[in-house]
Amino acid sequence: MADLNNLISPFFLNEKEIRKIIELVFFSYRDFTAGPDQILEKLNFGRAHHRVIYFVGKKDKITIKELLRVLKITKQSLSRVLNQLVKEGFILVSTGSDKRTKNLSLTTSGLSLENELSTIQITKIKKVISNFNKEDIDGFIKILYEMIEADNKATFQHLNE
Amino acid sequence: MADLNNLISPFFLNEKEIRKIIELVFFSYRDFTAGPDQILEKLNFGRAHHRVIYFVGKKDKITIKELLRVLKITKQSLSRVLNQLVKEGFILVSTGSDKRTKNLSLTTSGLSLENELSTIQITKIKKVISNFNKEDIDGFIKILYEMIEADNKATFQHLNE
DNA sequence: ATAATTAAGTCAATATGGCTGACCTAAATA
DNA sequence: TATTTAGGTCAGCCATATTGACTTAATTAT
Repeated sequence: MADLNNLISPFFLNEKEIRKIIELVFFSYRDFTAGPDQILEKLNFGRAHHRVIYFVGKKDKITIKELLRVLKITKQSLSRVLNQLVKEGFILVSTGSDKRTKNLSLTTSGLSLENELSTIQITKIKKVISNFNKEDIDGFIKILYEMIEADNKATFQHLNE
Repeated sequence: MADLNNLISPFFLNEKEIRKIIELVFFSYRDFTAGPDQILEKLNFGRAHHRVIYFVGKKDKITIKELLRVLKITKQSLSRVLNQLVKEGFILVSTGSDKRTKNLSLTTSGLSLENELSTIQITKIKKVISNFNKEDIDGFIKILYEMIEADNKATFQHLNE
């Protein structure tokens, strides 16, 4: 992944500079989730609902088990959030071909909410990266990816097959 | 900030690719906080305690007001967490020169815990970026910074003056 | 000198998002 | 037929955050 002719020493960034990165991650993540949080609040939903809507939108007919692997929460935690989304008409549950499983899909209003929430984040990213060149964007994406642990890399890849 | 000779069209990344970035941010943030979370759990602390310890370590003698501006939580929320940290001997409170204010500092064990937690994240970042060249790392840092809203950019700058 | 503002603290109630443990049903598979 | 798997449910617990109302003490402005 790295160009061997251009490898930096691990000490190119000293500890003080690394600490700045820790802060940038904290502040940027908080600001990144703040937009959707505001929309969700009006519906009496939280970030957990957003995640479910996002990943059901990402992978139509996703099963409970798959969703649990992505979210890494307990089924009891998912259950509460999911039941609310179903009851309020944002998600539709159907039985899978393996009749033990269930397939989740967004309803029309689910799709609409998903869109509203994602648009905020997509617009933000588009706006930010429009000020950078291909090399910067590549670096951003590649390093983000390498920050992920192996098992979640697999989950990410699987989601994007 | 961007090289005008190398500006990309905002459509260089299509929506599908932008959505991948959303996922990378989610997974990487979760994995980034997972390490410290494990340590904190043993002490019956949570991520909120980590943040307080981090920023008190960052800026010795920080006041409650400053800390509230950084963390963007209510004083009631901070109060609970901070009182625990004081009671358990990780943070020391003294009166400021303006006698209405209080200055927070890490005790010896506070410093030791701060170090243990930060080392996990610093080591991780060092390990990750050691595989990338200067351009990639620059892109990563610059784009992270631009993901932050103006008021928090100011907070970040202030912390690093 | 008094009034207003500021920094900090506190009490109470509420919501969200997570957890563990125990237990159940129905369907698929060994 | 026995076991495993997918999913659900009840109950209780904890952490993190919120709003609102109110207090104290110190500083600053009039």
